[in-house]
Amino acid sequence: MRAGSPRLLREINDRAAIEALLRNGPLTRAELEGIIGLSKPATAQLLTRLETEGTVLRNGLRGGGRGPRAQLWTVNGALAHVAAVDLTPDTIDIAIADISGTTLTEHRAPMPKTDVLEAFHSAITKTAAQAGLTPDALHHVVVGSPGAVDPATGRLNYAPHMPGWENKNIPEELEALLDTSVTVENDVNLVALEEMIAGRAIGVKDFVLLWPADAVGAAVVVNGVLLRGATGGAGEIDALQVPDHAHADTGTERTGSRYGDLLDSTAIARLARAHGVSARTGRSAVEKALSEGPAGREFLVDLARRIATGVANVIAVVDPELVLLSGEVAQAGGTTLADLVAAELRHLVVPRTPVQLALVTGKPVRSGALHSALSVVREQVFGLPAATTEPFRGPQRDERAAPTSPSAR
Amino acid sequence: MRAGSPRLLREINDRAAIEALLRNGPLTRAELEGIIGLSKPATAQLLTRLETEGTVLRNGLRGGGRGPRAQLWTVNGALAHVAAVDLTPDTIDIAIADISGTTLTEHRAPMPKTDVLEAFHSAITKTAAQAGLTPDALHHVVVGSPGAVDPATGRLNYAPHMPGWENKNIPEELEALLDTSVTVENDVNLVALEEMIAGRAIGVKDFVLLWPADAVGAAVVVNGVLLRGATGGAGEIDALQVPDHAHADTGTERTGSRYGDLLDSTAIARLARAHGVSARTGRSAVEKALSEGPAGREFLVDLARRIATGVANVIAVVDPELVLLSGEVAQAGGTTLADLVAAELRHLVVPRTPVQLALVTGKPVRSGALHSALSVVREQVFGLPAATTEPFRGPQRDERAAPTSPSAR
DNA sequence: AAATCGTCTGGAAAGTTAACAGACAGGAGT
DNA sequence: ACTCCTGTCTGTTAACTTTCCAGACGATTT
Repeated sequence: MRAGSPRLLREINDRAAIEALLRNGPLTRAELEGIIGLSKPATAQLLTRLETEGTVLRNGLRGGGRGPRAQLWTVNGALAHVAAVDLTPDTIDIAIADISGTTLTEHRAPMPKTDVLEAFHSAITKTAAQAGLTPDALHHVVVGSPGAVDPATGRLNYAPHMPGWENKNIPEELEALLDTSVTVENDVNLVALEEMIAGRAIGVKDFVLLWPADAVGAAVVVNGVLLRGATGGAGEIDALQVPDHAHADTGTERTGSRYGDLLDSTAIARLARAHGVSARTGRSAVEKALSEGPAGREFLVDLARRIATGVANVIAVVDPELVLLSGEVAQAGGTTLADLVAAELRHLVVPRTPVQLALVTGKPVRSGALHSALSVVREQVFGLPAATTEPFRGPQRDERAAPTSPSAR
Repeated sequence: MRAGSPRLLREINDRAAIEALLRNGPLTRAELEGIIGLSKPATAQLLTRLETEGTVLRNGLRGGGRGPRAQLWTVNGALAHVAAVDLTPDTIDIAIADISGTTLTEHRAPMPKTDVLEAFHSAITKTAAQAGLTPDALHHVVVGSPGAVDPATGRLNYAPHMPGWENKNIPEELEALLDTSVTVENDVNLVALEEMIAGRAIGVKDFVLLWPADAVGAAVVVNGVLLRGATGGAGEIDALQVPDHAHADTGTERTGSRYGDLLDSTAIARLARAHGVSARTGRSAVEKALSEGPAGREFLVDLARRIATGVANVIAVVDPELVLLSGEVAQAGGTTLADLVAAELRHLVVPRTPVQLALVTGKPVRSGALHSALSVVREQVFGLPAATTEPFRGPQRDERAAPTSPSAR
C-alpha cells in the first residue's frame, strides 16, 4: 500500500463519480452528491472539470419538483467503444456498444466451414460500419467461444469443435486481424457472468454454473470473480473420470468414464431408450420424459444421478453457495430435474448445496461478453477496478441514494 | 465506491505507514518515506501523531553512516495480543504473539480423552499467564483443527476424530469459554497459508495443497486467498468418489471408492503388500519402497496413480498453477513420489500442472494459525485489509527501498 | 411562500517544496 | 597523530498548493 497527496483524493473521487454515473444512469448534481458523499461545491466543480475534459456530458434537464430544473449528467459514451462476439461453430453474433453501455448495433452472420478468420473480420467490419466505426477504433473486443485460451501460449484448448484453430495464438491472430486488443473467453464463463449480473446469481459470491451439453463445461465463480485457472482450464470437467451411477445399464465403463461421455446428446438418448423413452436427442428425450410418466421419471432420476456425480466432485473441491444448471438439456428438464439432482447430491456430499436453473434469457454469451468488454475498457479509460464486486447492473433509478441529506457521510 | 475528504487521505496514509512498519521491521523516518512515498515533513508529522496515539514506538537509533543517528520506529506490539492453537486429537500446542508478530510464549500439553474444553481452557490460561495476560485480554484466537466449521451453524464437519464436538457451535462455545473472539480453521488450510507466506508457494496466487493422510484434505488457494467454501467444506475431498487406478488388486470397489479410503494408512500398507513390500503403516511402506528397488518402485507408481486420480479432479475444477503435496506419507515419498504423481497426471488432465513437495518445517499449523490471527487483529485494530495479497513476511531489511531520493515518487 | 438550483466566499485539513540548524564521519592539512 | 573542514544526513520550521466543507446569496419554479 502506498500513501498519497491530495491529488490521490481527486483521483478517488473522480472514479467514484464516474462509477456512480455509469451505474445509475443520468444523474443530477444533487443525486450524485448523495451517492458519492461529496459536498455541493466539490461535486459541482468535479462535474465542470470532467465536462471540460470531455469525460461527462450534460444530458437534458430534470424538472417536476420545486425550484429550477436540474442539470442531468452522463458519462460521454463516445469515449470508447467495445464489441462483443458470440462465436459458435454455426453462427457469429456481434454487438457493439459504447463505454456507457448502450448497444449501438447488432449483427448476426452464419459461420462458414472455411476461412473462419475472414468471416470474422468481415462481420466485425460490417458491424462497426453500422455504428460509424472502423474495427481498429474499437477499444476492446471480447469473443465468447467454446474452449479455453491458455494465457501463456494463447492456444485454444478443450475445443475440438473449432477446426483450424489448433496450435495458433488465437488472441494474437485476432488482434493482428482487427488491430485492437482482443480477449477470448470461455462461453460458459460468460454465461455465468451474465447470471451474476442479471440472472439468478445476483449477489451470490460463490457459485458454479454447469452446462451439460456435447462438451460439458462449468464456470466457477469464487469471491465474485470468475475463476479461469492457470492455463485457462478451470471448470473444464468434460474429461473428469467419474463412475456411472445410473441404474440402467447402457454399456458404459462402470469403473470410470469421461463425464462428458455420460452427458452428451447421444448418451442421454441412449439412457432414455434403456428406460423405454425413445428420442433422438438429449433434449427431446428429457422433454418426452417430462410429459410421459413413471417410466420417464425413472429416466430422469438416472440422468440426475449422472449429472450429480460430476457436480459432487465440484462441490467437494469448492463448496459453492449455489449450483446453477444451464444449457438446453437442463432447461428442458426444468425445476424437476434440478430438484432431482439436488436430491441425488445429498447421497454424495455433505453440503446441502441448492441446485437451481439458470435464468438465462436472450443471448447470455453475447451479453456476458459485452459486460466483460465494458469492464476491461472502463478499467483502461477510467481506472475503475476491473473485477467490481458489485457488477454494473444498468440504470437503476429506484435504488439510488435518496438525496435527503446531501452532506451526510 | 465512495468519495472522501482529506480525512480519508490521512486514513490511507496512516494505514500505509503501519503496514510498512509491520512488514519491514523497525524503520527510520527516511526509510519509511521511501516506502510509502510521503514527503519528509508529512512522514515526521505522521509518526509523532501515531506516537502520541500510542500506535508506534521509538525503537533505538541507527548510526553508522554520516550525520546524526536516525530514530527507529516500530508498531507498538502491546496494542493487542493473539493466540494460535494447533489442536490435534493427541496434543494441544499454543503460541501467543503481540500484534507486531513477535511470539511471546509457547506451550504444549497433551490432549486428554475427556473434557477437551477444560483442557483447552486451562492450557490457554497457562500460556496467557506466561505472557502476563489473562485469556480475555487476547484480541483474537485462531484454532487449527481437522475438519471444517460451517460458518452458518458453527458445527465442525468432516471431523470424526474429534469426539464430543458434534452438534455444537464450536466457535461460540470457545468464545464463551475464553471471553474472546475465536476462529476455528481447518488445519490443512493453515498449512497452505504458511506455505504461501514462508514455504514453496510464495508468490503463487493459485495452488492446491494436498494432504494425504487418514483423512485426506486439500486446501485451495484462489487469487491468493484461501477458499473456505459456503459451508466451510472447500477442499474436503476425502469423500470424493474416484475409481481406483492402481494396477495391483487390493479388493477395492473398482467402480468408485471414497478417495480417503484409498489413501489412509492401512490402505496404503495393503497396496504395498500387494507389491511385496511389507510394512504396517503407510509412511513406513513408502520409506521401505524407496530404499528397496524395482518392486518398491512398482508400489510407488501404483500409489502415485491413486493420488493422481483425486488430484486430477481438483485440477479439472480449479486448474491451479501448482500442486503441493504434504503430510508424512508425501514427505516420506519425497520428490520421487511427487514426480510420479506429476507423470500420472499427464494421462488424466490437459494442464501440465507441476507437483512439488511442500516445504513445511517446524509447526506449520500453528504458524499458519498465528499469521491468520495476526491478519484478523490487524484488520480490527488498524483497518488493514485482511487478505493482503502480499502477505506479511517478517522483517526484510535488505528489501527496503533505497532512501537515495526521498522525495522521488 | 417555500423549496431547490447553481454559484460564491472564506476556512480547514492534508501534503509539498525549500530552507535552516545541528550532528557525525572521513579526509586534508599541519 | 592531532585538528579542522567539508559533505551528508537528521529533524524542524515556514510558506504555498490542493482539495474539500460550511454557509450564504440570488434566481427559479411550483
